[in-house]
Amino acid sequence: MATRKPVASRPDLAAMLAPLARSLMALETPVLGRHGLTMWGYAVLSGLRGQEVRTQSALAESIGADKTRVIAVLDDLQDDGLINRQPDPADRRARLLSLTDRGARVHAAAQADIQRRENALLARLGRAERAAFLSALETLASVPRDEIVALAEHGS
Amino acid sequence: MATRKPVASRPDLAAMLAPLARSLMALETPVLGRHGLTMWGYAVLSGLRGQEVRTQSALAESIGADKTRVIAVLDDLQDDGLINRQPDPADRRARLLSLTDRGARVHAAAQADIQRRENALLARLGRAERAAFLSALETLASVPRDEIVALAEHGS
DNA sequence: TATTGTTATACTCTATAACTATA
DNA sequence: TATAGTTATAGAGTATAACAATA
Repeated sequence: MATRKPVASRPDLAAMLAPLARSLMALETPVLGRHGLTMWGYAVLSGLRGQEVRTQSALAESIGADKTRVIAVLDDLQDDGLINRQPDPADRRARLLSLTDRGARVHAAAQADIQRRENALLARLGRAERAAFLSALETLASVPRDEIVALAEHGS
Repeated sequence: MATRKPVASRPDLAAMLAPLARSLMALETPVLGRHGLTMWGYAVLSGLRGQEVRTQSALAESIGADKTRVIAVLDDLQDDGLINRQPDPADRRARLLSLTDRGARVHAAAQADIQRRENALLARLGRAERAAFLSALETLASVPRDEIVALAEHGS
């Protein structure tokens, strides 16, 4: 009881991450709009890049969306000719999802545009600091949501 | 045209930050609940820590909230005896806001609880990497939202 | 009976506009 | 007339539940 712990040696992680993420989304929404994409549309294209996905539910989960919410997004992307979406012959309940050539091109152009602007922000960091930040962020972003949420348990 | 740029040398910043921030909020909501706080209630206490704030609008802006949304939050915090909220004698339109002793104690306890769990997540990083990550994040989080959003302009 | 996709509904969060009281 | 705070309303985003088709 004699000593008092220093309060707030650092700001809360969430208090820094959440506004930063919100600002980045506000930045990216109009940029994606110029490529004819919404935020979720772009997320779907990213989730489909390089790999065919067998069900819409799996895609939804992989991008952190609700399965009911991707439906309208997939409708739009299909109307725009950016994705293929066909019933799986082996299980006609499922829909095989993949990028069209045009979808791959649109995604690549949008991503280049996005990352160019993100790089302008990252330029505020020193070269080594930037590399360390990105490496650490990739590590943390790869931690499954469930494991993070589980840290809320009392005893942890 | 002979060479092709490598695609996606790194994941998008926003694509990593947004889910991570969402997971952290999912972690922290029940933790704060045990201290009798909501997320916005905690944000308000954090915004008031160490300093009196002269108007509710200023407080709202400083924590990235709408001025209409903090009202109910302030009502609850006042009912719970965590904040003082009195008309400014010099300008009775304004409300002087500050933490009560109890509010300061509740905030400190909640923050210690939050950061202990955040530290469990950060333990996935090496010691030097963790320090670099936090330092870089503080730098990026201090960039005003307007400057980030302005990166959307065509020519940037 | 279980699963995929879909639709419809309800709920939460957030933003907008209109009102009061002070200045 | 302008500003701080408040209230009420509308809108967007999200989650929940029920349904049809297929297995």
